[in-house]
Amino acid sequence: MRRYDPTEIEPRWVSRWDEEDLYRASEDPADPRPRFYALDMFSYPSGDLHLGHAEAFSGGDAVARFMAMRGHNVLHPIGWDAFGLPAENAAIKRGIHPKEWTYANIEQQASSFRRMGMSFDWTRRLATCDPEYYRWTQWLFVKLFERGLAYRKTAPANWCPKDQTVLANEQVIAGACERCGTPVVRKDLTQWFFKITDYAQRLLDDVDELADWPERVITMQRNWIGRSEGAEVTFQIAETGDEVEVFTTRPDTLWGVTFFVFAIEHPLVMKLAEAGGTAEQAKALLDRLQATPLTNREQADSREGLPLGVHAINPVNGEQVPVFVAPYVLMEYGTGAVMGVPAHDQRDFEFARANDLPIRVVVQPEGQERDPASMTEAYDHEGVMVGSGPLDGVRSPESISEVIAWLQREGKGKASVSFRLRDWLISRQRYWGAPIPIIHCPEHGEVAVPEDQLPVLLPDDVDFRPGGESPLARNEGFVNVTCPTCGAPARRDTDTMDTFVDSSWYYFRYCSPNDERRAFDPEAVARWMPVDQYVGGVEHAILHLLYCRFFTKVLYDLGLIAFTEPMLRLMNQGQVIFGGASMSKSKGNVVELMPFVERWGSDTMRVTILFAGPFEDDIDWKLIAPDSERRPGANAWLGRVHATVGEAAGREAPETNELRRHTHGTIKGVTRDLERFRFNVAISKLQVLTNEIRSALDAGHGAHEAAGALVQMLAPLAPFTAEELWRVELGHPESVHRSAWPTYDPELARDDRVTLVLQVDGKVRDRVEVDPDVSEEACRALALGSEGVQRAVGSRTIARLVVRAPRLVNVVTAG
RNA sequence: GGGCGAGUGGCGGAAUUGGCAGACGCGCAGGAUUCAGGUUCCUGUGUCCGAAAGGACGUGGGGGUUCAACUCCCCCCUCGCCCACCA
Repeated sequence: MRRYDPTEIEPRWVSRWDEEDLYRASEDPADPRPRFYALDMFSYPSGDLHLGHAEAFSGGDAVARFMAMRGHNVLHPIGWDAFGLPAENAAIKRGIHPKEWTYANIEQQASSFRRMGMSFDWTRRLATCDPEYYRWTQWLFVKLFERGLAYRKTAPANWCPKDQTVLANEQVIAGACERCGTPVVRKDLTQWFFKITDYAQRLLDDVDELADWPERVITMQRNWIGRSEGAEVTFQIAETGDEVEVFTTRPDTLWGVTFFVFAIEHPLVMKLAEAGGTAEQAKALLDRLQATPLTNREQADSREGLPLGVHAINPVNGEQVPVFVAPYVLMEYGTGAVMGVPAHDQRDFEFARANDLPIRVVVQPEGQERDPASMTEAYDHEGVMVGSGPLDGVRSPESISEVIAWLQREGKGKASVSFRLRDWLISRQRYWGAPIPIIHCPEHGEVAVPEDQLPVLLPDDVDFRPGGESPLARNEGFVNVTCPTCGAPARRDTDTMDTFVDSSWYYFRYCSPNDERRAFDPEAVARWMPVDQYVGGVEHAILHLLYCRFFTKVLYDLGLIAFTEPMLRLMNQGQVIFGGASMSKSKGNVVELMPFVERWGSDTMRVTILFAGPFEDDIDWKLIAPDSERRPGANAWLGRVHATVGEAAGREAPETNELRRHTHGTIKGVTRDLERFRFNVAISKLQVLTNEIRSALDAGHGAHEAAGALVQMLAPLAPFTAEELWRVELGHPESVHRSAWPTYDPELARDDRVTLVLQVDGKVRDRVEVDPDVSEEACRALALGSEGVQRAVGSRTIARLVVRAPRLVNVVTAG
């Protein structure tokens, strides 16, 4: 029996598992096993794996292995989300091609994953920057385009005038370009969008099907979609006759309207300013505000506004109120215009105070009276209608439907629903992404690249440094093409797609990763999907998962799949932080993964991380492993398991009933724990079992069954150590990872003695060992006969006895 | 400002969902092994009183329900995350 030496054991099994092709998912239709799709969020190849990967993938791998041992045909694939800005920026910084940098990182991560012993089916490996992959990303774009779900429109973007490039919001630091410090301006650009808003209601409704998703993710998705019910009300501009709609959730407050406001981007603003004789001031305001970067809008004087000199007619009472343009109204939400009800909306209240506008209370809290002169904030709760003509005296919630009915009868409005969700801007003026497969023809406009001409290859010989437009626009050979419809000279679209597009469908591709004829084989997808278990970071709780759900519904509408939700169960691992802060290179607190693995072993890393706390919680590495030189506790435990199992293997003596009971109880508990991702608790139970086996051996007993079960239960959590013990020490010819998960005998798993707790007035005064089937009567007798109970009761009289056989008796005294 | 979640020893965390609070591990202390450090093994380890037996207190704070509360209800404090001018 050798000393536990993971650096010798682990690499040996990496190559052995390769030879035995242990983790290949079976495509054999005759395979009787139920299938299980265990998906881990794929990796972004920016450098080698770090501790965050270790946590996510240790959990995902444990589930995949556990389900395989429980008799499932498991699909556990891996790939890389390989397009995007970090690769481009790193490449620019190092002067190498993004492709080179990306594939080098992929190779490094792949090799680290193998060293970690992840149970991936490597035959399905993919990267989104492979032409064989993005060909189908482009195909999907064309499908959306054909259905009218991909369209172009002009939208404002952050623009750096010096670098001549569009910046993501994260690249704008305090209103300036993060690279050169130049103040950023707003610039309107024609961009591609996916019409995800068409699916807003379905995305919201189907959230109810996601029973096994974390509650907080469901909440975030709901809030992000942001459905509001209310009414659309038509106002007329007195001076010009223009009809303008507003959206409001409070049509009951229509009688409280004292002004009207347009967003600065609203198309009517300049026309109305001219009509009102304020064109000059309006233009000055618009120019100034539009030069302000989007992220600075919040910092602008939020209650600034300009009266346009025209008036809006309130449809319910014919009153004319002044019309303003103000930055606090957003063009992107509702209709880009709002009615101002200062008494009952806080933002309107502040605007009215800042601009000396009247405040009119039309909802009074019951039994109170708000006076506009003395109000310090808007009253936005329920109440009784006042000053509202026919609605006076009605409670405000009930009055809403009455107002809507009235508006509808009069043709001045209707019930309406508004969503917070916006269409998805997917075009990027960047090099390292999937080219948008569209050709712009002077005659035929936007023409999709025909399917047999996909992929539109990303050319290698491009000056990919940013500068004004998409780098692809500088490549004449790429840009100049002929129109697929008429053959006339035309120009390729030079934008690339947001990487979130690439990652919205990769789990479909895993089902038939080498299909050269289609994005995925519908039969393979029908067999494997939906995904049974998805594991990944909570930072993707909104965008990525929403996009995945959107794509799935589009594919359903295309008739390609028969389900509408892609992921049945979702689990978010916590972050690994250091000293209370997230790890980052700039803080210099990054802990590398592979040096730890090389020194202590992958199994030690896995157990350390999984044992540190609940899977969903953050782990502070500084608290878990404060001294990198000291032997980690997980390593010491695995060493004890190694020694203990080795000793048990050579012991012929019979096992005690006590140990057998303990073994079966542990199987029961650990099985439940692994089903619920409670790895930390599972490991603690295995540690207790290890200690029990140790004691049994020390007492001269055998421990064959216990040792075997321990090794099997260890397999999902510490796959190398378990394999070494199973095959080498316990002498099994087949891998532990192909063995059947141990089952427990319910009779044995039940304790044959339980502790009856004896309390007096709720305080523990004695304990007795009893049979689990002990009668209530016997418990009562034991309690009354107990010396500890008698001492505690003393001279007081006993009022009652609460008996919960076989757990507890509470003796309640009088007084 | 809105929404969600969490506060348990020196530390990470358990607690069959209302029934022995602190499992398991880290750390620390003492002992054994070792030339020594590390490793390994044994013992102890919530706080306070006590030599011990035993007792009192104890799950952020305050109140409540209950025979019994970390767990359920109300108020407050602190921290974390998400969304933040969404009409």
